[in-house]
Amino acid sequence: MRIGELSERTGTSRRLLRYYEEQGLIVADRLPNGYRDYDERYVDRVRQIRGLLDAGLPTRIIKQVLPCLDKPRTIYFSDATPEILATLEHERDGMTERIQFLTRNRDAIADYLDAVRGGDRRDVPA
Amino acid sequence: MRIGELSERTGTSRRLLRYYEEQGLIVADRLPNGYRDYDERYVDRVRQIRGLLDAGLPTRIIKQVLPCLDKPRTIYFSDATPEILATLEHERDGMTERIQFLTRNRDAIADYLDAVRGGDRRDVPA
DNA sequence: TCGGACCTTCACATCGATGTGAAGGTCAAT
DNA sequence: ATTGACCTTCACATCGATGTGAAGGTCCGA
Repeated sequence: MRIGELSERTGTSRRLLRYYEEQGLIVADRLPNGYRDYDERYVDRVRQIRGLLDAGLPTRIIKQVLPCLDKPRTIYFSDATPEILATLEHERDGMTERIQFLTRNRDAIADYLDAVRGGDRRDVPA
Repeated sequence: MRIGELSERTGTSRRLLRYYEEQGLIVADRLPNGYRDYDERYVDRVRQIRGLLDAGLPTRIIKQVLPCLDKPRTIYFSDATPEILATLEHERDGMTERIQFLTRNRDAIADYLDAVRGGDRRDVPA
């Protein structure tokens, strides 16, 4: 598939796809005419990138981390250097903190909404 | 307290504190000499701002949202317009999504680490 | 053969969150 | 009175993630 299709299927602008490539997050094959050529797996891969980006990881970290998470569900033990592992642990802990933090803030907002009005909750008992 | 102390106590540069003020997130009193003067409550307030910022909310949303969450634990029903409430609901849901998303990614990383080595977990059964 | 819809690279622009530095005022201690 | 540590405003710089547009190649269908 060419860049336009990947763009549509991932909701990511062509510009950004090229940018991710420039940052080393993805590597595209080239058709004889120079066009980028992506296979099916890139759809998931790009979504994962967007996800990690949205999670607050900068591209340079994603670049390190991605090769480890990329393989669909087969885990290759081989290719993680101690540095990568350390980075991953650090990120894991950082993400855990972020999750807790986000949760606290979300709950604060939710509590406020619940207090100020019935607040759309489907799970209120009575 | 003046800006330097607030800066130290919140781990936020003076520059940023002024920036938040410029964005309307905080309003500082002024001492007779023109220096900004903050009271105790600003420590928490700034931390909350950092938190929401870190949670991915842009300052313009925080500005809307903050007055509602600000009051320590007394909730004033009066001052939330329907728009603000809608914004809050939207943010609450967005944050919930982000939490789930982050959690999935964090778990993916954690699983990988657990698989590749014992991975520092204190809670592994055996 | 032409037009339009793709694609390429390159480069400059924007936007929000920050850093940094200049030029200057205030104040407390020496 | 001077020094040093604060503070002020203003403005330009940076950084990562993006948008946008120019200048041009490719390919397909009327």
